[in-house]
This record gives sequence, C-alpha cells and structure tokens, in this order.
Amino acid sequence: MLGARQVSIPNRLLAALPRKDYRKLLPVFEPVKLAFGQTLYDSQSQIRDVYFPNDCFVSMLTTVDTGRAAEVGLIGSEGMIGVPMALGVAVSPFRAVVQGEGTAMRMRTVDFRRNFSTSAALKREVFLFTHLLMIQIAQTAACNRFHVMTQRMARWLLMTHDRVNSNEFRITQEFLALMLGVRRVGVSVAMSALRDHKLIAYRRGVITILDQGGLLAVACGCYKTVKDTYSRAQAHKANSRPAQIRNS
Amino acid sequence: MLGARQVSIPNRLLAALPRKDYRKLLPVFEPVKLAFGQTLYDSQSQIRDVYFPNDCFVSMLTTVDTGRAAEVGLIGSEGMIGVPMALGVAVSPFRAVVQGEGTAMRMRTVDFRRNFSTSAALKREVFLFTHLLMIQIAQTAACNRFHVMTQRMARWLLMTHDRVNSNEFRITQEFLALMLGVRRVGVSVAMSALRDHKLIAYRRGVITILDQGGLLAVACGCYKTVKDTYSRAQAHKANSRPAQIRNS
DNA sequence: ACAATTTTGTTCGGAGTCGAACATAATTGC
DNA sequence: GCAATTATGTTCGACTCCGAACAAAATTGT
Repeated sequence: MLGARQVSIPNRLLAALPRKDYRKLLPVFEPVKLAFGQTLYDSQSQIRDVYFPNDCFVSMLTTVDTGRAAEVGLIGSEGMIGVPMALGVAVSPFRAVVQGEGTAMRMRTVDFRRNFSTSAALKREVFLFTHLLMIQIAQTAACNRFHVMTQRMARWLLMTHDRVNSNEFRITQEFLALMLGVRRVGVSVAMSALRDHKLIAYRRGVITILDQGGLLAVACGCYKTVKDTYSRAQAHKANSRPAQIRNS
Repeated sequence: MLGARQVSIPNRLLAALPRKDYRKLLPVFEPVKLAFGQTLYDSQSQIRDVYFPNDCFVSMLTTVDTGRAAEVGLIGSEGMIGVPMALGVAVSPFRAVVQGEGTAMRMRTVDFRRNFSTSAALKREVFLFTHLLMIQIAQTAACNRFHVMTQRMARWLLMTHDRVNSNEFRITQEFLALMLGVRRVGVSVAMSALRDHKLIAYRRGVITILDQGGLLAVACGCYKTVKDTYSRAQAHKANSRPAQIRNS
C-alpha cells in the first residue's frame, strides 16, 4: 500500500537499524508463525535459530533443582530471542516458551553470526537489548523477593498487555501460575479479587484488561521501573541519531 | 620471585587472555585496594572505571520501589565489575558494593573501550562472563521465588566462601540481611541454627565455615547449578584452546 | 446428547516471613 | 574504667503462601 517499497518493520530492534543493514538481513530471514505454548529452546539445548518477534512474545524460564520453574524475562517485539548468541554462546540457559502467539522473523545461527560480525548497527542494537534484558531479569529477582503475588500478577498482566495489540488475550490460570511460579489456586484467588475491583474481566482461558491505571496501582513498581528503562533507552537512541530521517 | 618475568594473574578472566592481549592492558591498569562496604557504582550512576577483582568480591544489588534492595549477583576474581560497558552502556543498572575487601585492577572506561574494541580475546572473555552473570542473576530470581531463607543463606555463605581464600570472613548479620533482602532477625535465627548443627561458627562480625559439605546439603541447588555452569564454561574454554601452553 | 476433559472456585491446617519491640553481649572511644 | 555504640538474641501476633483435597462450571469429542 501507499506505494512504499519498504513496509514498516514490526520488530522494533530491527526497525532501529539503518535501512542498509536491515536489507542485508532480509535474505536470511524466514517469517515463522509461533504457536501458543510452543517451546523455542529448552534449557541447556543448542540454539539453532534466533527470533525477532513481530507480534508474538516469549517467556524465558529458569528451573530450580526441584523442577519448579519461574519466568525471569518476557520478550516481545522490542527484542530478540537468542541473546546468548550475541555473547558467543550457542547454548540457551533458559527455556523459551511462546506466551503470545504470532509471527517472528527467524534466522539460522550461522547467518546470525555472519551478519552480527559485519553489522555494527545490529551489534549495537542487540547488545543494548541484552543489557535491558539483564535489567529485567535482575528486577524480577528483586521483585520475587519483595512483592506479594497480587502485585506480581498485576505486573505480569501489564507487561503482557504491553506486548499485545488488544485488551484481551488468551491465558489460563494454570499457565499464569506456571509463569509466576505459584499455585494455580493462588492465581484463582488473586484474579477474582482483581475482577471484583473491576480491573480485569475473564472467562475460561481469556483475560480482558479493563482498567490499566487501576492495575498499575495494584502492581509493584517493578513494572514501571523496567518499562521506564526501556523507554529511556529508546529515547536515548533517538537522540543520538539526529541525522536519521523519519519518513522511510 | 622465581625469576619469572610474568607473575601469575589473580583475576581469572584476565588470566585466560593470551599473553599478548594481556600485556597491552597492563599500562592502563591501576591496582587499587577496595575496602569492605565501599560503593563502586550507585544504580543509575555513570560508570567511570571497570574493575577486575584479584582477591576482592563485589555484590550487585537491585533496588525496588520501596527502597529495599537485594543482591542479584556476586562477582569475584572470575569476572569483571562494569559489564554494561561491554554492551555499550556506561550507566550502571545496579549498585555495586564491595563485599570482600582486597585488591582489583582498575581501568578507566575510555581505556576499556579502546582495548575492548581491539582485543578479540578480551571481548570473548568479557562476553562469556556477561553470559554467566546473566545466568547467575536469573538463578537468583528463581531462587528468591522458591527457596526459604536458610537455603538461600547457606548458598550465599558457600558463594562467598568460594571467593575467599580462608574459611573465615568478615560479615555482620545486619549486612548479610541486606544482601539477602531479609530482616536481620531472620538471619540471626537461621545462623544460630547452622551453628547448632556445627556447619558454621561465628562471633561478632566474623563467620567461619566449618562444614562445607554440610552447608551444601542445607543450601538449595542454585549454588551447585551456578557453580557448575561456571566450571563448564571454564572447561570448555580450556578445551577450545588446545594450542595454549600451560607453563607461562 | 452425554461422557470425558479442561478450567475455575473453595476450604483446611501448617510453615515461613513480616514488622515491631525489647534484651543482652561485645566492642570502641575517651 | 565506663559510657556510648554496635552487634546479636528472643518473643509476639499478623499476614502470605504452601500442599492437599474436593466441588463446580465450561468446553470438547463423538
């Protein structure tokens, strides 16, 4: 449409690249559809592809001795799945599970390696995202320590909401409990409390955000802290590239 | 002593560099003594120097909205303080507090930037450490979620013990409580339990590890998980550089 | 239409940690 | 040596989350 040769790039990490760098990546990209619940990497498994989410998002989970797991990071169109590749490691330390179905651009690790070493811009963007991911994980560590389940759940709902176009998204209480590392019963109670306060509505497997501001008040500050960090990084990038013209 | 021109390098990240790369760094290194409790970076502060610990170690702390903080990572001679610099960011997301006094090699950020871009080996080592640090932080996130205080405290004692030459090290319950993000009272109770079981001994401000194996049994698996990851990375490095001669 | 499956709701006692307040012991400063 | 300071020890009720067990509702398969 609009007669533009270059359509808009949904993945914001890729969108931040100079067109020249981006075009070099196009031939090795393969658009893929990622289904809800799909595992991209198991922990300790070889990384064969990296993914740049368009409209899907993926949870990074860490497991402990007892087999229980909890989400330590959530990655959507602002980032990339397969960060260890940028650090020279091809083994995923986390389990990566698709949390919101959608599409992503997939690239073989061999192609990523080549392009990564030849594109300073790609390096810069991926490293910046690596930094942000590390902050998110650290904030989750502190969050798990200090905040009660309702706060953490509200945070999770807001984080997910940010990565979805709609106010409504698919998630069961069981799955949400797995992400938060709590019992399903706990989620059930906390969610009905949020519903009573008219912050959310839900039916079997589907949650609707009714009052984002209200959720923000319930959630711990970790949501805002991480979000602001991402925003600041974005703003900083915009400022440091004044020559970049907006209209592609 | 021993007539060797090249003395042993205490920092293991630096020790893994080819001698050529290491020698290039020497002129810009400044040995510094770091005192217990000293703050190297505040959160959100500019990173002016990076540090390669010789025999000291440093806690990385993340703060939440309410002002409470918890340790998310512990870095000793296996790594470097100032990882964000490697990712192109000169602002520390964490507070870095010296936990074990000792010496470190300090380098100005400007020097680090220059040497980092010209030494592939330094890049490789620092990125690998960045990866390991991220794993440690993620494990801490899960650990904070699933494990009780006694387990986490035992883990902390073991981690600290690994970074100290002696079985004895200086730490007050108050300080330990700050690291774990718990009340001092909780530490007091848990520590006296460990003492009753003859796993540790302590007096005002000093803790002695008596039974490392016993502590390992009390600690959660997170200790072993992270340690094994570090060991595996070390072993992998050794294997992938067969030409490297041991006797310097 | 109806059985099987999946999802959500409710209750119970117990364990762990919280904040608060107070008591005792060791060290330091003068 | 003695007061002030710092570090450790003990107790209290309240709250959160746990595991376990069971109930009810919604959806799916045939």
